[in-house]
Amino acid sequence: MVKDGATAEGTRDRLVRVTADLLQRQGYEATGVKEILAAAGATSSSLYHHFPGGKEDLAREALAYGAEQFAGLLRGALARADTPETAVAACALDLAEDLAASGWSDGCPVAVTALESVAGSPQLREASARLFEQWQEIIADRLRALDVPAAVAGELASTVLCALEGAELLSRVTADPAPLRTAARHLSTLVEVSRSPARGR
Amino acid sequence: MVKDGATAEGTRDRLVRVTADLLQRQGYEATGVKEILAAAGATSSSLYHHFPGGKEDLAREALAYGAEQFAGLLRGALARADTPETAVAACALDLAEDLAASGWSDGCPVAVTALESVAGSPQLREASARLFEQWQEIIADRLRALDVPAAVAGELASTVLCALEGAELLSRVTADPAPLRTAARHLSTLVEVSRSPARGR
DNA sequence: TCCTGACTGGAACGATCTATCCAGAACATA
DNA sequence: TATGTTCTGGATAGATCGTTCCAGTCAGGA
Repeated sequence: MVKDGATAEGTRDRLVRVTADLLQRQGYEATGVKEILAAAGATSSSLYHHFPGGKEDLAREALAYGAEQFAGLLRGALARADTPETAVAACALDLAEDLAASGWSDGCPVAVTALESVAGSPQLREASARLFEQWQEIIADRLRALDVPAAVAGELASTVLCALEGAELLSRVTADPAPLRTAARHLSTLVEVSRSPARGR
Repeated sequence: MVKDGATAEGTRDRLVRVTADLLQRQGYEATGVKEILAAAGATSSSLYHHFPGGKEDLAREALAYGAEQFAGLLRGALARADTPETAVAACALDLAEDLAASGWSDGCPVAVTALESVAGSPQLREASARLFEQWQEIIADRLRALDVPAAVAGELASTVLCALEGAELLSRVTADPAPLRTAARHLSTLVEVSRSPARGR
């Protein structure tokens, strides 16, 4: 086995990384095994050696890989701000920036595949569901750390993630950062109102 | 031509209806022409007679058909409530109900195909973008009719639609109505705060 | 009745899909 | 170097993909 993973990227890692990229842009159904192999510079025998379950098996790992990148983006945005209002806005604004920079192609690395999986693959669907929950927990944790009452942080994180996913979808399809930018402001407002117990939820 | 469209459904209409259904559940890439033909009880010659552009042509019309159904759902929910806060909540709750009733399969009729189209079909992508804008306009119109300041109604409708789409995605993938239900409450709060100019946005 | 256009049945096309096969290369350990 | 494991090259299978083609059915107008 290759131990120095920092320098030499093995075939297996290359397959995962390339697949994550393709799944993010095109989704599971539109991404062919042949396309993956060409992009990774690998052959089918390598793929089925490292991933006996085939395309679906590889996709599951690629989703997790992409999700970790996305989690890093969220953590970075959340950590940069020192109030819960600016923290959630930073997430949306960072997303808008990355999305625009990639020509509206690199959005949420899971969304397309997750939606397709509902009808196509229980395995990928469950995996996607877990990843969404992880992201929500990341947001909720940061909100709690910034003095948002624990009782509302969880549900607030849910809606923040929903709005991020939805706005990212709209921005991506319309090739317009406005939905994400508008959501950033509205999420700030929502958090501001929700953290003061005086107004209730 | 068949004039009494109420009773006898022509092959063309059947193709559109069945395709809209399949696109809603599985998206564009996972839906095969053969599958459409089997479900509609038609042959390929009929399809390519009515839709010279083939699958993509048919999908475009099917999206518009599904979008009109969805617009009807939105209009119904928005009309039932007599305040902007309850109106947006009704949209989310109706969505949650329909989604759960269908076994988490019948969500937004455009979302899956729209996301896939970003990488696959400029034609379907543009069509999807227009449909999203129509829905946003429906929400904005109703908000304005319920005394939400015109200046904020448009942007508010944007975030409402984003949250609906995102929450519907989350609910669908996790097979849990919670994201939509939570979004309903939060959207109510957001509208309540945003309509009173005192708090600004 | 004949003609014309709209529409359909069904076979067939080439291309592409995912997955499998086996021989051989590359590798680590001894 | 010998040996066993891990990994890869390349050809191939069988199925399915979207699409095309042509002969044929059907309705309405002259």
